[in-house]
Amino acid sequence: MKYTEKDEKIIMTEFDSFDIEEILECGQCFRFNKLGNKEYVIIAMKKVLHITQEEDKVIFYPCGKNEFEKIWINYFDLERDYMKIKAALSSDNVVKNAIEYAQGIRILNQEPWECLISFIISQNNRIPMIKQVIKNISEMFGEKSGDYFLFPDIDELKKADTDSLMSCKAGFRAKYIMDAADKISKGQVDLSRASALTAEQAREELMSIKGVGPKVADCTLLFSLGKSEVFPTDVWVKRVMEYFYFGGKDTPIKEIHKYAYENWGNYAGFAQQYLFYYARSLKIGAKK
DNA sequence: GCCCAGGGAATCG
DNA sequence: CGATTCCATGGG
Repeated sequence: MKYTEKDEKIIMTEFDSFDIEEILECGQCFRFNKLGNKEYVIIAMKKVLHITQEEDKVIFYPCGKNEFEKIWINYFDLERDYMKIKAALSSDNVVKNAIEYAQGIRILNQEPWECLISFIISQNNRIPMIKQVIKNISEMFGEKSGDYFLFPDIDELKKADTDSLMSCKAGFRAKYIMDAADKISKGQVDLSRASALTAEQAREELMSIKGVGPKVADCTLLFSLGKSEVFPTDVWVKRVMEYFYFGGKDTPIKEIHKYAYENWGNYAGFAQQYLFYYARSLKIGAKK
């Protein structure tokens, strides 16, 4: 991968495994808008960033070299060797097909606080609604930046009460969001240290927050705390796993986790992303 | 164990 | 078209 700065733009070339559409549409993040074909604006890390992908280059703007190196290289996981991961996972024929279907997926390294709240909101919810609720919360509690509102930090969201969160359409998750803000501001859950813990320890700590079960915890671990061995298992992943690996039989999530970890180890989280995108696009295992 | 919570999208009849 | 289902978690 190479990049150069020109007129407040970063132009990335000679890259592999990067498709902005697949990265953003695979269910790992929610604060982005599609502006055109392979043209997006994303609101993250206290910034508003435009991304346009062409044949053999990706343009990030407004963005200088300093900001790119400080924030976005890590955010887009650009230093990781995805060719190596894909080669390793391709010994499994099912995952191999899933990879061929979406070779440009990357797992973002998101901001843990925003990621946690986003996945609390995601429970029992659909992507368009999740995006709407997060947008409402940002507009009510976050800081304005250009045409957009940034996601509120902990102190800003601490001001939220049940009524205001209900008016953001958070529904029954409002009390969960308040418990997360409360426990984190008191230091009972420490997101800044969570990536240093084992996945198991960090999961347990996250699950001490009301409304954070295994699924929400695993999404936070994988998408913001660098725990690539976890295997977030929503209905789609459960169905695609049962379809391909368990003879279509209803299988406990524990057993699916065990299978994923034994077969894919520290790459289980990557396998999950390829399988999720594959399952949703082809509606594999979907209820008729 | 079972139902409900708030809500709109998706799917059904 | 209206009716039903979906979704992840905790509480009653």
